[in-house]
Amino acid sequence: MLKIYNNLTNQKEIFVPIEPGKVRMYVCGITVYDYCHIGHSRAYIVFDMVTRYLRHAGYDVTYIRNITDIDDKIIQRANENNEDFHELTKRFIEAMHEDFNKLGILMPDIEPKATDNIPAILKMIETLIEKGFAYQADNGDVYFAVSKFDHYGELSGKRIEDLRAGERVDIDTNKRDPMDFVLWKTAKEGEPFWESSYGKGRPGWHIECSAMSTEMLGNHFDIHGGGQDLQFPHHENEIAQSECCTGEKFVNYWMHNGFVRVNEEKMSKSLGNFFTIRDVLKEYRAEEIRFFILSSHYRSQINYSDEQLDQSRSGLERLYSALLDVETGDVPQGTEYQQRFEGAMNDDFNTADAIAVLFDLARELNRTKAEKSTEVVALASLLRYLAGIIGLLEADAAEFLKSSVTDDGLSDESIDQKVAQRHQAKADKDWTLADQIRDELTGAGIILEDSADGTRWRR
RNA sequence: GGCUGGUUGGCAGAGUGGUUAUGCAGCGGCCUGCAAAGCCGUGGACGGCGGUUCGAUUCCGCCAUCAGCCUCCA
Repeated sequence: MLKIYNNLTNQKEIFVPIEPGKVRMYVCGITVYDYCHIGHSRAYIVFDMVTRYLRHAGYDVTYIRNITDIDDKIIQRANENNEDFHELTKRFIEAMHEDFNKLGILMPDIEPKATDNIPAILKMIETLIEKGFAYQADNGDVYFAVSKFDHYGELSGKRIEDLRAGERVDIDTNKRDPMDFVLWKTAKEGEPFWESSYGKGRPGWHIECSAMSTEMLGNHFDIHGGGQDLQFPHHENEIAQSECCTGEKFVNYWMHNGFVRVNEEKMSKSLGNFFTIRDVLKEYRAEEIRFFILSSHYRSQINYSDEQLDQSRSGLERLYSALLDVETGDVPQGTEYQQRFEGAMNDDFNTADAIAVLFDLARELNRTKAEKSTEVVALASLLRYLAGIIGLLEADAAEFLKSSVTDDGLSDESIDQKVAQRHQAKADKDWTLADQIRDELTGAGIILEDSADGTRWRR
């Protein structure tokens, strides 16, 4: 029985889909004006893991992850580059797909872009105005009137009075209430725009997600996810817009992943303390990043550091080493390992605990390998199968262990050659030469392992 | 100031009202020409103060402390 921590109630709840056997899920995607960083990677690895597990659990999942391809930052960046904003977003969408693909993040079922959904957005704004939840201000912008929605603040646990009393609310004379937020923004000179009955302009950020999710998943769907920083105001605003527009409940389960920190501080664009995925991929294998992200529970905060990635590397090498030289075949059913693994995953997607099961399994596999038991194939198959549920251990073991991200200047062939030389030296009992070759390779980051079947190397 | 969520062994990180997490690192042993990998064994922990309880790291309260949100943000 799957339990999910629901931010609407701040407790774990048994997951019951609206339609039996089906899950409709929407996750807020990237605003594409720059390369994705490790913080972004966490959000999308997490929801990729959620999608994979839901499918494993037998649900027919429709997963939508949008792309915000029009907003102030995009316009600003495009101006700086002196390029059309479409060109800019196209480049970064391609880069994002490239990065995500390496990290084992599967494509969502639908990946809608805001600019492709302007009619749906305008339709929603129109309904909100008709129903009296939104108004056009003197400057042409259309705002949502927060005070008209009784449930405002329910998701984030905030009260409107507290928010109004807050020091950081901008005073904007065009708004009737400082809490109101923009649905349609009038275009300034030279800015991209779409025609509408409110004049030339572009959609606000919040309305995009409301419009695209309800358009594609229906007024009421199962899961809505995103980073913790989106809980307020973005998701709060989505609820307000959607429920006021449709008159129905919007989402049953709200899930938010925790942040990635750097030196105990949130990794973010504005703080400038971010590491892009492609930069990290110069030092670490993609799966090491995925493993690092999944080794903690998705709601906890994690600290990014080389030491962490190094530990993930060691852990992953242990798991792949266990799989080395073992055939895989039929996956044994109903094992205790699988029960434990699924028990962990059913407990609000506890990947940390689930990965511990993988290590237990690897230990038994190693033990069994030494005994040359017939159990070996079954255990290895099970290990791959369980890990595969969360998108891990999908590479060939030998290939993974021999792969390298940094160039050591040695080709696989030249290493094989040196290993062969050393093999001869060993046969001649020339330990000095054998050790000399090994030291040389060690210095280049190549680790040799002798066994009865010969010598194996890895990077 | 309001609201969230944390505080576990050297590091990372699960979990539990009384019993081994797990990984990395350490120590001892086995294996090995020596290593490495692997196996076996092993030390080491639950922020502070109260309360509930036969018993709390686990439940409750207070305090301290950290991070986050309240402005764009995964």
